[in-house]
Amino acid sequence: MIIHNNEIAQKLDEMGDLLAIKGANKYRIRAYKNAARSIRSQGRRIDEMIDSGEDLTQLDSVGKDLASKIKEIVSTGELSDLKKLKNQLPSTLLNLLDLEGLGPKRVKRLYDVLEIETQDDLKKAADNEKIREVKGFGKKTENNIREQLLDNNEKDRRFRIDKVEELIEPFRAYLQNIDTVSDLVIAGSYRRRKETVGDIDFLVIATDSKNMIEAFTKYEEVKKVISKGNTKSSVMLKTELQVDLRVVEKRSKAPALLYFTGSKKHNIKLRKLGIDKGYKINEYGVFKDDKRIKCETEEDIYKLLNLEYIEPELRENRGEIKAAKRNKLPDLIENKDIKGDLQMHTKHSDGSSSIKEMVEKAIEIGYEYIAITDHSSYIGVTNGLSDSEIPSYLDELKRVDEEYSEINVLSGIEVDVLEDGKLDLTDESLKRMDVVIFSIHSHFNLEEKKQTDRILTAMDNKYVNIFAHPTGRMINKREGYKYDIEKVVQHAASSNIIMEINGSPSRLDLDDINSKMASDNHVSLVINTDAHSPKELSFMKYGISQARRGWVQADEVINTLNFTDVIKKFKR
DNA sequence: GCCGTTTTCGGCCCGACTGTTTTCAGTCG
Repeated sequence: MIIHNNEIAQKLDEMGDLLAIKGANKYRIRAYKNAARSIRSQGRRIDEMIDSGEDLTQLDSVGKDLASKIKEIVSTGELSDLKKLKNQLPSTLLNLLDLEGLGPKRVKRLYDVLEIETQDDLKKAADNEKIREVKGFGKKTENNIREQLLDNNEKDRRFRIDKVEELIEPFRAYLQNIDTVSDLVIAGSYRRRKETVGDIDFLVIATDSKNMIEAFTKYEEVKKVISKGNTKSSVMLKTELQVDLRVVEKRSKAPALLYFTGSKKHNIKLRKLGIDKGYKINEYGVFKDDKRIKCETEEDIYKLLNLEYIEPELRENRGEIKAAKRNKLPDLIENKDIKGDLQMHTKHSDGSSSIKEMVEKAIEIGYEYIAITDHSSYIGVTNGLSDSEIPSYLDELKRVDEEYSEINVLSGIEVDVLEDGKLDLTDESLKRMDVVIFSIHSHFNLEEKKQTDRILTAMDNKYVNIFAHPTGRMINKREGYKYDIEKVVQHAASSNIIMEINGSPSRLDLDDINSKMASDNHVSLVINTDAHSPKELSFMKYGISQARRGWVQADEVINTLNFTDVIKKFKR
């Protein structure tokens, strides 16, 4: 049975939440949550692991019991224990947990005392001032619940990394200007360079935390102060972005940075390691028998735990601690490794600028080469190139390449894959290109097997080189199309197809997990911007971040090669 | 329910803030 990792994880998550409401042992609950998380971060498909007879207990946080439950989900699509729980408790209670301030204990109490099962029930009870009468609740909690239910539409939103950068810069500048601030860092998932962030975590080293907090909450863009203590505060901005502030003294900078960068799971692992060695680690420092151990940098703390330094992008508890113990961490790719950009568009299709304008910007960045890769014509909206237009397109590219001695301009195309896996241009046209990118922009909803075959067919065209934005997902907009990506990755490895990490912040595709999976399968990668204007050539940094999160090293990425070596990669 | 260079039991990270209480449970990160 075809079932995706996310669906398995979802069931385990529900199981954990319902057990929590029921009041089960908290470590049992945590076990379900941990397993769900572990499955979500697998590059491999669990159903295929089962098909090939692999032992699921080799996965992190999955033991004998959960392995058999996962097998049950994969073979039947259901989990009988979850069904049983849902007979005892309405599953709509899970929606109540989404509200801030409502955890399992309170949800259970509302259910027991007021028979509240749904958000509608909750709304009615709040309007009738019934909630304040329940033990453990009061007027404030009731009001908070009512307000949240009123503007529920903005809930659960995560912001794209590029949007957040824009939104947060003025706030950062404002805080930086306060004179008691000696240092300010944005920690959290922002520092880990996740593709989206739920909130911003400011870590500030300041001499006067009270004043600092005061200034923080008085910032003009603040819509609501969520909490305000002596060292910690949270606010909601008018843009609906939540921002947390934590103030610590200078000697706590490294442990605080480590702690607030997360991820939570990574931290928990570190603290456990610490305990094994007799250390207590918290955001204020590292302690042995209540005595502070001097740690000035994050490196110092990792070293104390006998670990290699772990870059923020890797701190997701996906095996980085084990690797650090054995000095087996990857030597992550960096911005400076990139020597060219191999996907961009011009006025010849849906780009905003001329070839020359793109070239000049690329020279300014310092690239050794670029490829211009306008669309083929299948998708009408991109106003792309048909076979008859290819000769003049190539002529212009040639002229521009000769005009600029500072850079090599490769001729390229982003050709559409048709429904049956054939390509939108003739081999005659493709043959004339230095580099051929193929990608999918239509028929997203084919049945999984058909979609897989379609891609494999396209890969077998002997003129194609790069599979662009391979899953087609758009961040916060749509999921990728469904196909057997492992099979495609393996085929790419055996047939010298390069897979793209698309740096456009709306795509970031391959994502971190699939990048790692491709890298583990020894597929060559390329990091491109897919720029549609000169400005968008700056998207490279997002692609690099995503690659770093996927444990990718420079030597796996073809556009770190110099010009003479990179063109060899396009011969098939 | 998971996990183990203290492995088959006995642990399971740690602290801040809020609202409701009157010393703390619940929630959050």
